[in-house]
Parts: sequence; C-alpha cells; structure tokens
Amino acid sequence: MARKPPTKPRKNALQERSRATVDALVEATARILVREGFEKTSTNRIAEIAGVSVGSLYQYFPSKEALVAAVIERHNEEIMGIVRTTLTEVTDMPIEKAVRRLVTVAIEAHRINPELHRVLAEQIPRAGKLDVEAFNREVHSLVRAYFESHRKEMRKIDLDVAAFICVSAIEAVAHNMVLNQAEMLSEKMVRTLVDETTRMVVGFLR
Amino acid sequence: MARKPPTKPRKNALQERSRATVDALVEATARILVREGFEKTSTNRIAEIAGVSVGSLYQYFPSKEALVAAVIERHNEEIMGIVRTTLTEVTDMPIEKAVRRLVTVAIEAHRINPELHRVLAEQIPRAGKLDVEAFNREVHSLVRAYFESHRKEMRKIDLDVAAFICVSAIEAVAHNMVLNQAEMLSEKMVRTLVDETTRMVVGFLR
DNA sequence: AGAAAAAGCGAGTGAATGCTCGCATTATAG
DNA sequence: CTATAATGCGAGCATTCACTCGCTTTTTCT
Repeated sequence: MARKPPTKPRKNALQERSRATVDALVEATARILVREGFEKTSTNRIAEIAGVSVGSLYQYFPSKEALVAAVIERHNEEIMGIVRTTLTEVTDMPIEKAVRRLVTVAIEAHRINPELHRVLAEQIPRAGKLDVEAFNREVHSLVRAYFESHRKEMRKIDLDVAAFICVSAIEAVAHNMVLNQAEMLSEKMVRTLVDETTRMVVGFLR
Repeated sequence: MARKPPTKPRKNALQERSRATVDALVEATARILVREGFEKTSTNRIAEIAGVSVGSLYQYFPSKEALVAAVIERHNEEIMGIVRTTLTEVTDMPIEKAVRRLVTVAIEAHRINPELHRVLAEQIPRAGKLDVEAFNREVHSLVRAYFESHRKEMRKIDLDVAAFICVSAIEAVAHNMVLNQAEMLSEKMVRTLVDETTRMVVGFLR
C-alpha cells in the first residue's frame, strides 16, 4: 500500500481535531478584530486566544491575511445567505412589497455583527478585496434579475443603471444607519427610515 | 534681550524653508499612499521621497498617523471647499436644479483624485475618524439648511431624515461610480447616472 | 562679524511581529 | 505493539519600522 510520502506540509487536511482548531482560530481572529482592532491583531495573540500554538496556526493558514480573509468570507457568506434567500422569497411580490423587504433585510444584515462589520469596513487594509467585489456583483445581478421579471411594473429604464442606483442607495442607508448609531437607534426611527427609503426607491422605479 | 531658552523641541514654527519641508512631507505621504498603499508607507520612506531626513520629519510631525491625518485633512478640505461653494450657489435654485448640481458636484469631488480617495477609503485604518465624522456632520447640516429654506417645494417630511437619506444615496452613487470604473466610465453613462439619481432624489422630496 | 536660534541630518535603538523549525504528543493502521 | 502519519507545540530568528539623539548646516538678529 504505497503510502504517500509524508508530504503534508501545509494547509488543508481535517480529521476532526484539526477542524476544531481551524474554527477556534477563525473565531479568535474575529473576536480580537472586534475587541482590539486590526492593528493589535497579531498572529501570536490569535493563537493565544484560540488556545493553540503559533505553529499550529501556520499549519492551516499561510499568513495573517489568510486568517482575516477567512473571517471576512465567513461574514460575507452569512450576509449573502440572507440576501439570496430574501431575493428568492421576494420573486413573486410586487415592487412595493419587495423593496420594503429588501430594505429591511439590508438593515438586518448590517446589524448581524455591527462591531465586526465596522472593523471590516473601516480598519481592514486590502484583504478580501476580491470577495467584496464578487459580493457586489452577485447582489447586483440578483436585483437585476428581479427587475427583469417585473419590468411591467416599472417605467422604461436601463436595468443595470436601476440596479446600480438602488443597491448603492439601500446599502448606503443601511450602512450609515448602523455605523452612526450615536444619533440614530430607536425602533421608531428605523421604521421611518425603512418607510422613506422604500418610498424613494419605489418612486424611482415607477 | 532675553532670548527665550532654546525650547523648541517639537512641531510648529515655520520660516519659509520649513514650510517647504512640511509641504514636501505631506505631498510625499500622499504619493506613497497612492503608489504603494498604506502598508508600505513607512516614515523612513516618506522622508526619503520628500528629500528630507527622518529627523526633520519628526520635527514637524509627532507620528506617522499625524502625517496621514494631514493628507486626509488636506483632501477633505479640498472637497469641503467645493461642497460649501456649491451649496451657497445653489441656495436660491429650485429643488430640481439644486439636486442636479449637487449630484454632479459629488461626482466631480470623487474624481479629484480617485486613487487617493480609494486608498483613504479602503486602506486607512483608524486615522482621521474624527475628521470624517465632522465632514459628514457639516455636509448634513448644510443640506438640511437648504431643505429648510425650500420646505414649500417639499412634501411633509422630517428634514433630518430627508438629509440623511439624500446625502447617503448621492454619496454612495458617486463613490461606487468612481471606484468601479471598470464597467462604468463613458461620458454618456455619467450623464445617465446624474439624470437618474437626480430623478430619484427629487421624486423622493416632492 | 559673531552669536544664537532654527532647521536639518541619518546612523542607531528598541520593540513589535510574522513566521520557521526541530521536537513532542496524539491518532491510525497493520 | 509498533511504525507511520497527523497534529500540535513554542522558543527564537529575522525583519521591519517608528522614533531618538547628538551633531552639523543654515538663517536671523544685532
């Protein structure tokens, strides 16, 4: 039984114990990012918090960036899941209902882990650039697809332009709302903003 | 003539030559930020590019952050100048005209130095947080003031909410447009986006 | 001209940190 | 039970980098 040579220097390979290690590392990274910020997030500290040694860390993640990227991907995936689901549920709803739902969901998504979201948005240098672009592209195309099948309810307008403007606007409102909690936060305020944003977008599309 | 003791260890004091040094340092910082990114921007490198020694650098800037903050402030000031001017010019225009002008200006402002803007938006960790907040607050209050004096043209709506949503939306469209140049860039496209964004915002306010 | 202050210099220091490497421990297979 | 692979360890290496300090050069003032 020709055993493969002991070639297994890096990365993958999960046999139960290691899976837990990987999880602990990603979780620890997220926690430190939130609690201490990107600058103070060192690999040694991540390993320490994860209850794992630096050596083990580097067995699964080739670099510090890889860890941060994993955190970003996890967070993006969480949000994309919600967005995908919502856009499916909404397929047969009229524009008004659908937009209201989307605005609500956008805010909910931003509220999943506001602290992490803030750190990822404000403090992370380059990493995950590709992820973010892919993310945007997918949202854009999902929204565009919805528009396509609801053209009758809409005025004549280029669907890409419409999707671009709507996604930008909704995302920005949700984003700024969550990040400027200081002055905004009551339930009533949230409802008002959902109403008004919906009104703006719907008015724009009709 | 009791000369002050040689106390002048740090910071200010400009006598022509030093002003040039300070300028060169800020300029070099901006250039390196754009060309190499935040990670690779070191004080030694900044001094080198500015044609100045590290020692001199620290005579005027107490830290690396101070330099980056200076770059941010310079850039923000440039944009705020435009925004302030525009909002003054626009005071007596009807909503439609005024919004169109503001959208146009928002895009122009983002186009002043797109690369720098991108780096500041995407790669800078904490710095200038205060600046950015002050910036937002000022824009918000200027727009709100405009709304106040044009209430008659508008439907009944909380002016803070209106300002928040409009500013977020316009800024987001301009920002995303400039940063996703890849697929967007023709003059015609820009005009379309200005038209549509204007339409959305005006429709929302009436 | 001379003195003093301002500006400038840049090798060097100390601390932080990403990552490696040789070895120890645990799981799996025959 | 024993050999082999998989996983885990953590002291320490190498590097980077913000920042200091003692000194020189330039400018200003009288």
